[in-house]
Amino acid sequence: MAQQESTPTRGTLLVVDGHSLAFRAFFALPVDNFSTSSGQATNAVWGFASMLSQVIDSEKPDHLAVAFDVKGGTFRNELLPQYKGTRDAAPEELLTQLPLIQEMLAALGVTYIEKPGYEGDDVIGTLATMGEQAGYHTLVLSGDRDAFQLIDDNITVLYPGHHFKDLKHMTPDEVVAKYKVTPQQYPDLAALRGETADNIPGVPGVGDGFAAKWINQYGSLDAIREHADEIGGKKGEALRANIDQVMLNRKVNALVRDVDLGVTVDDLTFSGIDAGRLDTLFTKLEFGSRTKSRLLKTFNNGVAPVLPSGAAAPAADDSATLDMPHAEHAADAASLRAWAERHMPATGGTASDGASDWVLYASGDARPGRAAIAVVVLLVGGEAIVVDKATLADDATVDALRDVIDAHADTMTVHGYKEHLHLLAAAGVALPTPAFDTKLAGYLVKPDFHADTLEQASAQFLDLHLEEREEATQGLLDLDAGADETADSTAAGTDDGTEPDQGVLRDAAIIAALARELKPRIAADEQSKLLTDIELPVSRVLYGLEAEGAKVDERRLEDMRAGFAADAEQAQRIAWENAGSRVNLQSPKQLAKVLFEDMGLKPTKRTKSGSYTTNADALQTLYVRNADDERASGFLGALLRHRETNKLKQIVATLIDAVNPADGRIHTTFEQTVAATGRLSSVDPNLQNIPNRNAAGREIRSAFVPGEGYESLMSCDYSQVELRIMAHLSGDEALIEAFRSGADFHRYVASLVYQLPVDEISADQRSHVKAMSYGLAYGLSTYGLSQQLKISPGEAEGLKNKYFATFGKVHDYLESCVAEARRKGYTETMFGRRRYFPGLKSTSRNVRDAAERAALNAPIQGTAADIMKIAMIHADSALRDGGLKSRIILQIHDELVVEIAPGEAERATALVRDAMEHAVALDVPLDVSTGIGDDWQLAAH
DNA sequence: GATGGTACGTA
DNA sequence: CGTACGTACCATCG
Repeated sequence: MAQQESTPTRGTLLVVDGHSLAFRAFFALPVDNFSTSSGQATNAVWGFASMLSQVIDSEKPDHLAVAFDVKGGTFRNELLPQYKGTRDAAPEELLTQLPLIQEMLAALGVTYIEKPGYEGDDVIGTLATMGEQAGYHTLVLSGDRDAFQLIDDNITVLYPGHHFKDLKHMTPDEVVAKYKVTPQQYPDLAALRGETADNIPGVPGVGDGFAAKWINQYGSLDAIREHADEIGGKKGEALRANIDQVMLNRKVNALVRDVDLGVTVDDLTFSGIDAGRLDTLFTKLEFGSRTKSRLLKTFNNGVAPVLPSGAAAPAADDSATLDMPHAEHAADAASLRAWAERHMPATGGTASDGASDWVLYASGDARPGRAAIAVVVLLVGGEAIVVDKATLADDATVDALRDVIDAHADTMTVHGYKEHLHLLAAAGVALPTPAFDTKLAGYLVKPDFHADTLEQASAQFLDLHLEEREEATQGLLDLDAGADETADSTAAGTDDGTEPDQGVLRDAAIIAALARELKPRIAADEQSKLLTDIELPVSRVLYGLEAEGAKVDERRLEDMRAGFAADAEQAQRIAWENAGSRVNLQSPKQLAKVLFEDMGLKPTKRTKSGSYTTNADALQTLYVRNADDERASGFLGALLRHRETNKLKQIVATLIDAVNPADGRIHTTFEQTVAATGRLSSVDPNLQNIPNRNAAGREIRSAFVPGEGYESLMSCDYSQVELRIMAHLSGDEALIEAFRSGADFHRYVASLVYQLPVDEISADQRSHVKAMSYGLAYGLSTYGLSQQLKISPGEAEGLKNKYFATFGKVHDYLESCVAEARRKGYTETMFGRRRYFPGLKSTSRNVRDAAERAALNAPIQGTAADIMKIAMIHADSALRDGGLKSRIILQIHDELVVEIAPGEAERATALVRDAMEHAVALDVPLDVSTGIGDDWQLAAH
């Protein structure tokens, strides 16, 4: 066992505690809502399937077994008659679902095991032990804490948290952190503490804390018993009184790890789906086709299913079309270096086929601030090497990995440079800029397509192959259903034991295939520069922003939350008094009933699904319209106040929730491949929508402060970038001159539109023109303009005509955007970023109009996004090259927030301002305004 | 638990 | 009946 401790080489075995999972699912999901028309409860079956497929998707095990308890007692009942007494009360509705779950597993080709005289736990203990001895990494999915005793370097327990969905990976470190004892000592602790769920009494008054204290003091349960007399106080007394019970507990909770199961771990592949059987079951359970297709997908992605021999049909697995690489495991630094040496590209070879290009694929948790790497795969020319987590813990291996990566960065492909920077950094490797990134390239080629997973990306770009394969798979499954009842029993035997984890290899192979597909398309679309000069470098800058995070004053946030909560509560109280009932103010449906039925108010607009809207606009209108009605206006006023304060409370609460306790900073993730126009987006949390429009909301910005070692925050933003871009792209002399003059832009434009001297422009005229200017780039209709400015459509029409009479080329330009998009099928930014508009050819007016508006906006918004990205790259390197500690921490589309180190304010301002102003040379100047302050709000200008 | 609809925060 | 996003909540599905 010793030599296997750090280098499991056979992949991953998932062992599931069937009863525990069914139990959890049953109580997590409301049984009333999950049952068939005939009254059969299905919540546990559905939850079980959902959970299992989720775990398989995320953990990608290649071997799988589910253990169940069997009716009738075990040796434990003889020792402890009341054992698991409370569990006999398991509801009938759950018990009837267990056979259904087993039927489902059988249909899915998953082995389940029950052994008379033993509990599922013993089967699990045995399987985990077998897995370990066979060199697998074993995952035990169980909600039963008895399983914790199995944990070691090669056995991890996936333990459901309070939310059924999130699983905690219980490793030895986790157990020690939580219980202060080792996994081996855990049964001692459990024996002392007892287990109410299993009806096992422990020592009264002794919980985890005292039990751990004793164990650490004396070493073991036996030692505690020997020294029981020395333990004073009530607890010591209780211990002596119950010591027999405790020793009995210990006997009972020890898992048997050598049950004869009559299988070997290598038998436990899962692949033989019986689609017909699954169909029958799902029809009976009244499950939808979506659930079925999800399961089919999950369970098809395991190891290659064994096909009927002599089948001429294509294999049902990716490997057939994907060219699964030959792979080995890196046992240590030396083997990694030797492998890299062996797979050096032949010298002098031009390798235009990409055969000597490397793929680097790391998986793990890439969330900023908490990144953890699980496994690294290097792939070149069909040969792969896998470096697992345990091996990565060795410094020498990391050094070797760093050297290998550095040596091949110039031909390397990754899928998500930014994510890989986080992952590799967690292992201590600084990833140089790779030559290609399939995630970024896919985004440039199809910016509308949102690929959440590699699976979806491959489906998008390798679609032909996948479609073919799916059809083939479907056909085979249908055939199998009628022909072969024993598919699962024949599934074993494909695994010769030398293949490492198929999941990550498959992922790496997909990336190689994606690179082959995307490289020519990027080149053909002339987007190589966009990729290498903008997207890849900006990934690196964004990695920095994410890793640093933004410091917040938690105390201040807490105070704000309390304040907003109090306001919201008061508003709710008043609203309820006026309504005469405790309506849920957050339910549009309930609100509509109160407003339009109970109070009989006349509705304003409808939502797109036909119900009456209760949005702020409508409430405002109703408020004004019903000012005389004390009850209605009282309710509406309170409701509006509640909407506002409750929203702010929610925003603050999310921020508090997002603070990383390790550094008191919020690490957002900037999504670089989501917004179709080329903009970034921010998630988890979204720091690009922190309130700014009214005073109460803006206060939240004052909680963003400089961190330790920094003295202030700087905010730099572009003034009217999109309008300036419009001026440049349209070449409209009047608009260009308006920007060059340096005057108050909107006032200046208004004076041209209304043909009045600048100082005679009224506030109304200025704001109307301003709205018109901004509306342009959005394809605003005259109707929309009239709504926004609360003027008549006729007046709006007049304004628009005057505007275009003054800025004729702007009009022409916007029209030409749409015309060109219609002709070419896509629009382009100044830097060649494309966006496709199939909707322009739609026969539906609505769809076509929407596409036209988007097509006219895309080059403008997209160019602005490009410019900001360039500015970020320049600003970041200017700060670094200048040796400054100050750094960019946030981007909000046209604004950068910079954390300023002591004494660097002036230099940082100059560098960032310069980078932004000169990111690109346009026919109009790019105007940047900056401000510095003790917090984000004070940095505003 | 997952999803779609509604509402609302930002540029 | 203005573009681009993300999040929270409710109601609904399964």
